[in-house]
Amino acid sequence: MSRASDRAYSHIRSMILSGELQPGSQIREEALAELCGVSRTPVRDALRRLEAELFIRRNESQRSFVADWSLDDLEEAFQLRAMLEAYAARRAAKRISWDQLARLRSHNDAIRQAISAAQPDIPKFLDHNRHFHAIIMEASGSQRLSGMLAQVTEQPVVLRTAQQYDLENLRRSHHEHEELVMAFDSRDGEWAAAVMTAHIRRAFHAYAEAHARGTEKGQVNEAA
Amino acid sequence: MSRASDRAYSHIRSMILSGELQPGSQIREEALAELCGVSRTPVRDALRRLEAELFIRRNESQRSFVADWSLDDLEEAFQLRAMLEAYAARRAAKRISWDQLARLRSHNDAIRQAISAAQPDIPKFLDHNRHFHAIIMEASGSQRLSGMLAQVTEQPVVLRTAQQYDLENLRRSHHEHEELVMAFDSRDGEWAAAVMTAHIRRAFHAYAEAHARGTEKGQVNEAA
DNA sequence: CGAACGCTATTTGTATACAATAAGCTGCCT
DNA sequence: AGGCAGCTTATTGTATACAAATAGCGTTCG
Repeated sequence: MSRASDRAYSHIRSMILSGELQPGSQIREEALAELCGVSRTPVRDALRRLEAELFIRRNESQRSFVADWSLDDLEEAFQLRAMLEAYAARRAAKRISWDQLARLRSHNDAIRQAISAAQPDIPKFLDHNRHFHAIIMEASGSQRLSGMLAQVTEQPVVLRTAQQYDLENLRRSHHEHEELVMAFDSRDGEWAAAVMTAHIRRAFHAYAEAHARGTEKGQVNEAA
Repeated sequence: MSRASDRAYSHIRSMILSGELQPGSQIREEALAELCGVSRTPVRDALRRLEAELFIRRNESQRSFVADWSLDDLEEAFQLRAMLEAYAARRAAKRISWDQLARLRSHNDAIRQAISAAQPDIPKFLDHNRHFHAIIMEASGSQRLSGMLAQVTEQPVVLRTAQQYDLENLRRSHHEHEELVMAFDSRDGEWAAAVMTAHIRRAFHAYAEAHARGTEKGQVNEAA
């Protein structure tokens, strides 16, 4: 992570996520190199990665632009994610170890604590949520799946307006996680897959609704 | 395609597929640069792409190796492919245009001709088969899906022993394509998805069987 | 007035030199 | 003999200079 190309990658990525680089705008390698304090070489490297992850698209003459996704695009990403993650859950149910199951329980317990407080601790929730899903990926035992999921999972963050979490949805997440653990515990792949599908699709609708609330007042898509 | 990095990409890729670069072996940027007649810069570019496509993996200290997939790995690739391509078929059924439908019919007709001759024309079959599936991807209207599918579709080629095609399986492919066209024609996404799943899974078993026949005589995985 | 041509400036692609890092070896010490 | 230290070499990472491509613009010609 200390390599210049890694620093460039993180820097550019965070500039995209924060809106500092606006969706649709052209990005030039040299400008980024200056911003990141490195030469063009590692910047090009970082751009290639970000392009593979669909944060950046290039036109026919190789010029780079920040991707801008419509809500429809993001629904499609969620749908793919639901499918892939359900598949991962189905595989995981057959392969998960007692240790992994214990870790799932522990992270979901931390989630419960994070949302039980008077003021829910969102960063803590997100962190343990990420670990929870990572363990399922790990238990599914497929690198390929992990790679693909990474592509569709982080994408929705690009519409920043939806970073609003209501307690109701956080609680539902926690309960769905509990049901996932039960499904894994009984080694029921179909059950796990079904709960996971519902989990992701509910998350999409929560996201879309929050996004609609965010946009109706016109406070949308402007640089941070 | 005339850029040096593209030439390097194609060259390295074909060396991997032909077995000239053996699975598991380390590959050095400079050596490849000489082989391709370009400098290291475009080679590194090509390696990054091939790494994203899982033809190459890198160890913790950034050294590159030709990936070697087990039959289990490839079954998993086929399974992912079945899932993604079924999803594409389901979407395509709702969106496909009359023109695209006509092109599907025409390609499948060419496939029929290719396998009706006394000696089946395998390259012709493969070419029209590729177009047939490409049209379905196009009709599904999802770039993301296309990208992911590309990753899992070309992977099985790495085990070269299975490049044997028996007439029986070619005929089945043709008939399954016919049924797909019918499902699209009646805009029945579930039908299309089911036929596609069966289509890909049958292809996997044909592949695995051919591979078993290829390996039982010990003629396996040696450079071409 | 519009279209097409060619120039210029901008941007990306490639080569090469050098820096940093990791691997492998040699020889010493225990 | 075994293992560790330090050196040596192999390999990848980064910077920079230059080459190629292309987009934008102004001019000219129909």
